[in-house]
Parts: sequence; C-alpha cells; structure tokens
Amino acid sequence: MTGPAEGQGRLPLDGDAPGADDQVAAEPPVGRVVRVLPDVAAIDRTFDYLVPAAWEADGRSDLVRVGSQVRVVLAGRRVGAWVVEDDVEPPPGVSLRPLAHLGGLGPDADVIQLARWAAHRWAGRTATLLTTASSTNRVRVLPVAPRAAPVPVGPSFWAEQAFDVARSVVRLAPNSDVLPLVLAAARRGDTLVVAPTLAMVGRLAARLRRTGLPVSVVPRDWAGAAAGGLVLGARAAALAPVRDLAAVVVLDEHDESLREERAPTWNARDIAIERARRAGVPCVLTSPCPSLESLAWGSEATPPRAEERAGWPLLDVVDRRDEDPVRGGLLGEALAPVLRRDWEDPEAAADLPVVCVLNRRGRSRLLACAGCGELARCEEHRVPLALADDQILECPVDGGRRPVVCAECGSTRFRNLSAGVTRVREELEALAGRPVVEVTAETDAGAIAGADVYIGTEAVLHRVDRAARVVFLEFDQELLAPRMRAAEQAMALLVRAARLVGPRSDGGRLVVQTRQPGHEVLQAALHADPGRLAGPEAVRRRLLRLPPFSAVAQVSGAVAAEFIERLGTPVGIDVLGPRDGSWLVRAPDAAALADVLASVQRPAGRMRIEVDPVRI
DNA sequence: CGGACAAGCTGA
DNA sequence: CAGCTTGTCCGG
Repeated sequence: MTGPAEGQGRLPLDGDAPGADDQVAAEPPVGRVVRVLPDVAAIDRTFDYLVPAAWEADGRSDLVRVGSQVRVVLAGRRVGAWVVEDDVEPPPGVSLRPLAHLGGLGPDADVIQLARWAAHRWAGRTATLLTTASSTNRVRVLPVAPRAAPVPVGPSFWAEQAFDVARSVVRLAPNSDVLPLVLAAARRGDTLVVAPTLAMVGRLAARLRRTGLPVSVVPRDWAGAAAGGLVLGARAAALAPVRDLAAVVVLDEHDESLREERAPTWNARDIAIERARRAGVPCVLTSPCPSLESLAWGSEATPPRAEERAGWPLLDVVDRRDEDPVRGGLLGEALAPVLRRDWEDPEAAADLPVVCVLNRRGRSRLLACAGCGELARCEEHRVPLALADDQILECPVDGGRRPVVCAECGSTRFRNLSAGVTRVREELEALAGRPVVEVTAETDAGAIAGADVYIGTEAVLHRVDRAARVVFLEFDQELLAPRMRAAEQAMALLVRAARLVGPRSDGGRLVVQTRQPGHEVLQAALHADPGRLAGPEAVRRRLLRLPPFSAVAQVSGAVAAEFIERLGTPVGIDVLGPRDGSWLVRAPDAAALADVLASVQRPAGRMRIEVDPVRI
C-alpha cells in the first residue's frame, strides 16, 4: 500500500469502511448520513453530518451527492465542505449535526479520489485540490448532453498512431499544429485537453468549435464539461469534470506554467497522467522539447527529420568571444543589421517588431576573461563562478574557491558582464536608430503597441504575439543559471521565441548572443533536434541522482528544522541541508517521497513543502 | 482556522 | 487567587 497514513489528519483509505467489526446495528435509525471534508486550513480530515429530513420534501436531498458543496456547522461556525462519501455509518458516540446549507454539484467520486492522490503526492491538503476541481459558480442542473458530432478526419497519420499506445510523448516542432492530434483524440470520445496557458486554450477552442465539436473551456464552463464533449483548460483542467473520459492530451508538457507555484505544488501533467491511468485511457503528451520526466514515463514519437526542421526557425548564433572583449558591450556589430531591419528581404515581416530579451532574473553576474572572452565557470557544476573578493572565484554550488585565473588562457583579468535593461535600451536605440520600447511584466498592455523594437526580460515573450526576429542579448545567463533545470528552461525560452517568429519557411529567425556556441541547448535548437539536449542531460541527471532519477522536496520555513528532525533518515531517503534555511529530502521516486513526507506529523507553525522544486 | 480550556504569570 | 496571557487541543 502506498496510500496516506491512517488515523487523525488523514482521509480514510479505499476499502477502509467503517463498522469493520460488523456488530448488530442496535442504534435507532438516524436518517441519511454523509461524510464531508471541510474547506478549512489546517483541517485535513472528514466529519459526518445528517442530511436534513426537510430536504427530502423540496428535492434538495437529491442534490446531496458525492462531490456536492455544502455548508456545515463545525466547532460553532459555518464552513464550506464537500460531500466525499454518501450513506455512511457514523462512528459510535458522536452526536450528528444536520447539514446547514446546500451549494451546488461538484467533482465526481473519481476526481475526488484523484484529488486525494494528488494531495498525498504533493504533500498538501485535499481541500486545496478540490477547490481547483470545483465550479466557480453554483451548478444545480447540468445542461443537456451535447449531440455527438462527427469528428473531421485530420490529414495526419501520426496523430492517430499516438493513441495506439497508452503512454505517448509526441515531439512536435514549435510551429507544428496540434489540431490533428486533438481531433484524433476526439474521435475516441470525450477528451480532456490540458494546455499551459489560457491563451493557447482560447485559440484551440475557437478552432475546434468551428469544426462543430462540443467544446467546454473550464473553469468558465464547468457545467458544460460535466455534461459531455471535449474539455479544454489550463492546468486546473486536469481536475475538471469529463463525462465519459476516453483520452487525455497535455500540450507543451515541458511548460512550467502547468505547475502550481503555491503549495501543494502539483503539476497538471502528472495529474493528467494519473487520471488517464486510472480511467484506463490513453494519455498523449506533446512538446517541442519533451522533459526528462516525460521521456522516462512514456515512449517518444518523433516526427520525420525534415518535418521537425521545418517547424523550427533558423538560429543565428553570435559568438561573443570573437568580439573585442575590452570595448564590446552587450551590443556587438552583428546586431546592427538586425536592429536596423537590414535583412535580405526588406518586405518580409515588415509590420512585425524585433524583440530583444535580456534577463536580469537571478542577478547572477557573469565574468568573462578580458583576454580570451571565455566565461569563468565551474567545470564540475557547470555554473558561472562569482567573484568572492578581488582575489578569489567562488562556485555558488559547493562554495569551492580558486584563484582569479582564466582556465583557457591564464589571464588574471576579468570583466563584469552585467548590464541593466534600462541602460541597454538606450544603447539599442542608438544602434537601431529608432525608438525602443521597454517591456517588463509590469508594463501595461496599452504601452505595448506598434513599436519597431522591444526590449525586456523574458516576460516580453509573453507580451508580444508575433515578431520578425527575437534576439537574446545574453543567453549565457540562461544556459549557466545555477539550477538543475537551467538547460531545459533555456530550451523552453527558445521554443517560446520560435513561436513568435514562426517557422523558417516563413522567414522565422532567432538571434542568440553567447560565449558558448557549442552548448547542447544551442546545438539542439540549431539542428532542430531536442534529442541533442535530452540525451546528455539525462546522463548528467542520472549521475547526480536528480529527477527524474529520484524525487526531491524542498522543506523551508520556521518549523522546517523540527519537521526534518522528526523525519530522521529512513532507509533510502537522503536529507540534504540546511542551505539558506531549507532542506532537500530525496527519495528514489515520487511515491516513496510522498510516503516519507506523510509519515510524520507536521509541527505547528509555518512551513512549506515544495515537492518537485523548480529552482534547485 | 478559531473557539475552548488548561496551565502559567502577574499584581495587590 | 482573580484576571489575564500563552499554549495546546480539537472540531461530527
């Protein structure tokens, strides 16, 4: 058994039926009793209530079903709750109170079980996930089930094939169309489609509706989803109602938007996978750059080389080591023609802007050798070294120190490469000879319109729809970020940019400035072959016993130390830290990690458990 | 979480 | 030792 520990603070397991000792039922009949899970922070257990006899008369009792939202009086106050079991035998000796109020219909028994699984998997409360699984407005009657419409036959053989295996990872170039795949799924019956952003969901829903298929977008149309047809949504859709689930599709499974940032840090991809497994239906993940987690989970289907190449833009790698290391700023000579839109076909993309990306995120300063331009980096951990003082270079991973000497040429002079967006904007303007608009996550939409050149952090890639060129002014920040997933995250940025500029056949082109032109991420994008990154990355992760070859949780907060102490070091579990007040708990796999995190009681006080942390 | 209650702290 | 604070427990 891998279920949660029994007893206080945990929901009963399947088959953990009350009244196991089957005594004579001598109690007087009390009427219908339901088990509810209150939506109260710090309570993760169930309570039993009577369905009021008066509800029989007006039909309200018919709406008391597993999943229904109700209000109950608990410890003297009215709180929201979900019915999680019907017709239960209450434990002896407790006086039952009646339900206080009926809300609307909620997630069905399967989704409740799924939410319980997810709460255990990510070490959080079931109620948090049930909130996500529930309608935002009250639903008492489901709409009439839509008539099954004929699904148009897509032109793609690969789309049909994807569903012949239970676990499929379909690699699709950034500018490939996913519609054939969704149609192939819809041909099997009610399908759940999870995408990272609502923007993507909206575009896809509009196209599907034009084919005449019944489409519900959650959370807006929760009731429609429950009634039947295709169900689309962002990450919360993984827990949405689907009438008769026949297939599950997760688009852009590598995208970190599929992961909830607040604890429990559940990932919609992993919930969708589990949901399909429980329902015994095929699950297909798509991505231009499949995550190692997905590749470990399912079988990868790759498109023909020519087709995949066609879906990527061209990539211009500007090797900044060649530039004058003393005089050169961020903006080398190679950028001038791009910024002045001085390219072969001046008509192409005439109305589209040039988008420049400069990530200040992480604030890690890069040091480049003043002699040869090589970056100061730790060979062992592949991260940039920081200047501890004037004489010492320090590795941010293990604190290892070495003298300020370039590993390539022996020079002892280094230059700091940091430069803020604001200053660079002015330099860009001078170089481009036209206005340059700065875009950050805070820039309001009205200010973003009609400029020829934009500059911003990676947020700019979310704020602009199309571009003639995307230029990464300083990509080494991404490639060398001291995070386990730095390479995958850098790849995801290139994918996003690739969609802004379009495929190479439409003139799509990316420009990346780097001092590591041979880096696997750049080689993968250059050759439109993400396998060139995934292969070596998997080797590294396996060697370091990092996910997906283990499962990790980060424990932080005021009472983290006490929690870690209670945890001890069970067999097969590593506890690393503390580092900056937080610990890492590592287990062989996600199930073992969940079990160990649930094996001890949490101390009272503030604590955060981040399962599958992104920034380790 | 928030109410109930018990165990500790203070002050005249 | 009342009156208050702080801590711990528990809710049907």
